[in-house]
Amino acid sequence: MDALSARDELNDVLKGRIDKACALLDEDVSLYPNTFRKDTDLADIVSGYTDLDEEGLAAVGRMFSVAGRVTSLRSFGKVTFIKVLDASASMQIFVARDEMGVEAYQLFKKYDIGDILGITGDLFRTRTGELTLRAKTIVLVTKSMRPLPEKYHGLKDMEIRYRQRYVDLIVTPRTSEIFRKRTLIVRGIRNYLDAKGFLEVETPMMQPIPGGATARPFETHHNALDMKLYMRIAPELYLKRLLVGGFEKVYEINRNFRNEGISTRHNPEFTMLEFYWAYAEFTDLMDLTEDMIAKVAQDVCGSTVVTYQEMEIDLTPGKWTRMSFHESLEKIGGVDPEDYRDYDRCALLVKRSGEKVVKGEKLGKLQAKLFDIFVEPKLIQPHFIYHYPTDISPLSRRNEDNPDITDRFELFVVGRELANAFSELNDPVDQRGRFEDQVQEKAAGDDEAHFMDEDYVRALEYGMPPAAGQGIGIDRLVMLLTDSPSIREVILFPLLRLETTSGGTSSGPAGPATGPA
RNA sequence: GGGCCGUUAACUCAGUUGGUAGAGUAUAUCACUUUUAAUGAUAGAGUCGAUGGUUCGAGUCCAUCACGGCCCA
Repeated sequence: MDALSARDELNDVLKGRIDKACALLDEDVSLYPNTFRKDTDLADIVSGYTDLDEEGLAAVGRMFSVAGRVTSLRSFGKVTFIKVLDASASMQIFVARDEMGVEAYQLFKKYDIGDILGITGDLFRTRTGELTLRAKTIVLVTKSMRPLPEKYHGLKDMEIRYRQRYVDLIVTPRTSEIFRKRTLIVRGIRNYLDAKGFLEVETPMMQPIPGGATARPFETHHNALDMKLYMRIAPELYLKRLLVGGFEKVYEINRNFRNEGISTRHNPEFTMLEFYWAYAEFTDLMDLTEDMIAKVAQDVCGSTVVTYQEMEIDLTPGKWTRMSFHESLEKIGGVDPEDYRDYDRCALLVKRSGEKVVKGEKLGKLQAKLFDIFVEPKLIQPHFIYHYPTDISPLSRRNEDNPDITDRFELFVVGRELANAFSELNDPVDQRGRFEDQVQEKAAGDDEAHFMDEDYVRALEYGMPPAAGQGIGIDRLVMLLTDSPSIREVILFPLLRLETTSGGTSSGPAGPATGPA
């Protein structure tokens, strides 16, 4: 038992648990048996028998075996009420000495809040009318050695909630609800795309050339091949190679990695949906996106109108605004057209707004900075902003009428980018030229600029059908649909610094049990 | 990277002008056969994030650092 608390000072609660555990062992009670089998989920009882009155319950005539964690315990001497939580629901269990015998009841009194119990019993209603399971037998399934946080206020400490998510999941119903919803959202998207004939694929997470986005990558190394590899910042270029290969509708939902700051909107690893659709153009993607997100919202939240941080967001198809990039600068950002068309005036306005202008930066990039300052925060209701400058869209198809802009859009909701999409550039000569521009920018010091990808150009030379493709940030979508203010609320194990203890060692799932002293 | 805020018992939080550390929950013991933040009584539980400094005396004031939160970059 000593090994249990090697990393902690023994507090009196822990000591008490150890004493109890020893007492149970003395009575030949296993602390961690795997012999109990439940036959019913608590939710099945709650939903199946909630309408029956006392007579109806008495007529059920069967026993139920359930298992779960004790979350509260009220003892009255010879009778005890406990609340038990399983993955499906929580319900009250009535434990009485006269129902199970003196010896069994004495043993039961050694069990604690936090223990996992297996209970077999029948149903009845208490005096206050609550549907309750009356225990006939109780077995200890798993002994808990650590006390759970206080039940009334719950776990408030964000650091513990994220570092010890398992505790958060036990005691914070909202947390488990968010992650159930997250699964439903992702499943809803899969079902939607599958039904439209999209094929889900998996492409490399470790790439020799990190492409498809503007971001700083994580670097790693393959020993056997003695080869530098990057964790992917996007799957884009691989998915488009699949269009060359003949797949016409593909998608991937998986992790991307970006070696950048951490904030309420950024985690170094995050989940992205990307999908590519041959013989479609970017406007088709707007239609699909509206329809898909509205359907998912309807299924998961029960409405296409959702509340986010006390704002009502209307995701009903048809209500999504579509506006060009330049129009949004004027109409929403209040920027004088002369100020964004003329390079010097644009640079001046960017500087006056407190942003830096890097030497050699192109007009499109300056316009994007104006957009970030004046427009993006105001896009609360869903907005598709289209026709982005070519300068900042190295993989997008140019507009037929104006080569300075591309057939690209971004989707904004609650002042945040939720999706990025465009008609794909499939001209290998144009693509090579844009890569070369990026390489120059990289050489000039922009470490977020794209790498040259010769194989991708070679693939385009074989011929990629015209297509439109899109990326949707799943974490941000989940934030929107679960009313979560921080991305850490929707990622089970967000990245945190190594936990430090007073002894100078580190512990926690983010690192080794004991770090360098 | 910058600014602001926080870190006190297992959890949630008080702590006044610098003068020996408090509550509720949880835990332990006792009472209690229908409670649901059960109740009543008693008890134990603290490296006040860490390290320095000022002071007769620091949870409190100052400095540095660590971790977290929010905002900005």
